[in-house]
Amino acid sequence: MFSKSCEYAIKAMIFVAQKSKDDNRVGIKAIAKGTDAPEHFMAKIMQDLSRRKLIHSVKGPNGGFYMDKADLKTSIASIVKAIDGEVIYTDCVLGLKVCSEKNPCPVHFEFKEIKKNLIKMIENNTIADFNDKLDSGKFFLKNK
Amino acid sequence: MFSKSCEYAIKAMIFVAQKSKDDNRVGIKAIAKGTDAPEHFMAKIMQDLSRRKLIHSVKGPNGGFYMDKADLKTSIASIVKAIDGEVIYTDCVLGLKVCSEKNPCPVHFEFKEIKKNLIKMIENNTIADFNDKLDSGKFFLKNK
DNA sequence: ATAATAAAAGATAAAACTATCTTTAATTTA
DNA sequence: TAAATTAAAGATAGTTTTATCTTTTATTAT
Ligand code: FES
Ligand code: FES
Repeated sequence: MFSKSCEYAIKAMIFVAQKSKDDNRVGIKAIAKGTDAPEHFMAKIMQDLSRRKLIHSVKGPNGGFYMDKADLKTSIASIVKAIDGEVIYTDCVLGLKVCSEKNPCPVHFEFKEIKKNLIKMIENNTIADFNDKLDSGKFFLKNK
Repeated sequence: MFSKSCEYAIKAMIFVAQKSKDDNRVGIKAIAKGTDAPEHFMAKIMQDLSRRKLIHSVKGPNGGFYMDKADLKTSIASIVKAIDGEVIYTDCVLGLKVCSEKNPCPVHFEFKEIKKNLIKMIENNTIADFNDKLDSGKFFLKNK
């Protein structure tokens, strides 16, 4: 569904949001551990998210990644777009050069509805929403 | 959504079904051309489908790939399973080791519905269904 | 200033996926 | 039987994705 990088990115955003209450910052090691991701790979992804302003960071002692109030309003869709691009929005399920109603592949209309629901879901759910959920202790970012 | 191999496989199955009416056979070149896929790569995929009995083949002059009545009842889901495996059925969207209701990731229940509809769709649609559609001339397997 | 910390950046490597080319084996026709 | 045809199989190569390691830069505290 999503690339590995994108999976990690979503988990990292949720994790950092969770941990960065009252101006706390989280280091890359803690993020990697808390999301069961390889540290150096996750570091790359965090750089990406940081460059794209989905998350903030400070270097040096007591530095790390954090999110402000505005960042918490980020939708899953924004993360997916930042990491995987617009494929879900634009690409044909069967790989036709362009996906269109005028030149549809055989499965176009069957997938139209499914894609619509998928997009609606990732656009309507923000990091803050998942944050609240995690607080309940009923949801997990890893399960080794 | 699906791997490139899987996209080609689905297109190939629809293409061969279309062309293999009244005991005709289709060569790998025609399949590659008709689905806008690289010939040698498609040959590998056809070997796979053939080994898994989703399609049949005969070598030699007038040989090629074909489908019988039973083959036409193959669902999209069967093709996806043959090429990409059970990922859509079993894997966690965020990459947790196991996807379960007891240890769900934050997006588990949001995606549950979407995955259910996706699976229902690919299980309920057979090659024969798409075959009929293509006959209408309103659907395409390539659009260069 | 200096030392310690932590992210950013760069370089490299391993694995998976996609693609191509060549050889072999089976089948048909003549 | 010989030649032609076509899928099957094997070997190789390119690309992208995933992952790791090293160096640099910014920041803080002493
Ligand atoms: S043309 Fe294939 S999904 Fe739209
Ligand atoms: S646990 Fe993540 S989708 Fe089920």
